[in-house]
Amino acid sequence: MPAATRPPACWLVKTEPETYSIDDLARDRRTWWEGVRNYQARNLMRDSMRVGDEVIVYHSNADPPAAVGLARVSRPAVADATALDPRSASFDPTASAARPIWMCVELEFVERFARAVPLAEIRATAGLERLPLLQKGQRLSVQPVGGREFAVLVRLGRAGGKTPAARARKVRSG
DNA sequence: GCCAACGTTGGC
DNA sequence: GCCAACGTTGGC
Repeated sequence: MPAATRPPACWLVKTEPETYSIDDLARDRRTWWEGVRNYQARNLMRDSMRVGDEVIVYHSNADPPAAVGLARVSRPAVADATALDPRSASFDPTASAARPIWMCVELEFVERFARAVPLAEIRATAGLERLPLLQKGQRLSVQPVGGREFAVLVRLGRAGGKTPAARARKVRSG
């Protein structure tokens, strides 16, 4: 199916919370997802992400690393202005206005999960085995996520701080 | 701080 | 096109 006409797809984006966190996104409401400097991730944003696609936000290099919320693609990819800005940490001297090289979509805040879902728990959850995030050597900062995996992960995040074991205890105790 | 894994660069 | 060197990512 052509990407332009397909139903919304699901994605996961990584961000270091010290650089830009889910709270920053909640405050800004919308942001250009700038600073991605990997061709594969750029191609996904440019060629495959569509307005309306749902995006899990993941905190990498965090303690603990965790899935923390949801965003949605709100504008299609444009040239990443930070590549042309010498003051930006993401400045790329090989980029130019005529050949910007790097691109980014705009993401809008949807929700902060009721609780962060730590990587260890993601790894231990049945049904998430195929999540690209868990594959060995996977470093892409923009990753496709299957609809089934997306649903499982969102459910964990909305579980309000209760682990499955805690919920089971609560059920047993009435 | 360590290190595995991967991506990029550049000489040849 | 090969591949070694280097840089980056990111969990631990």
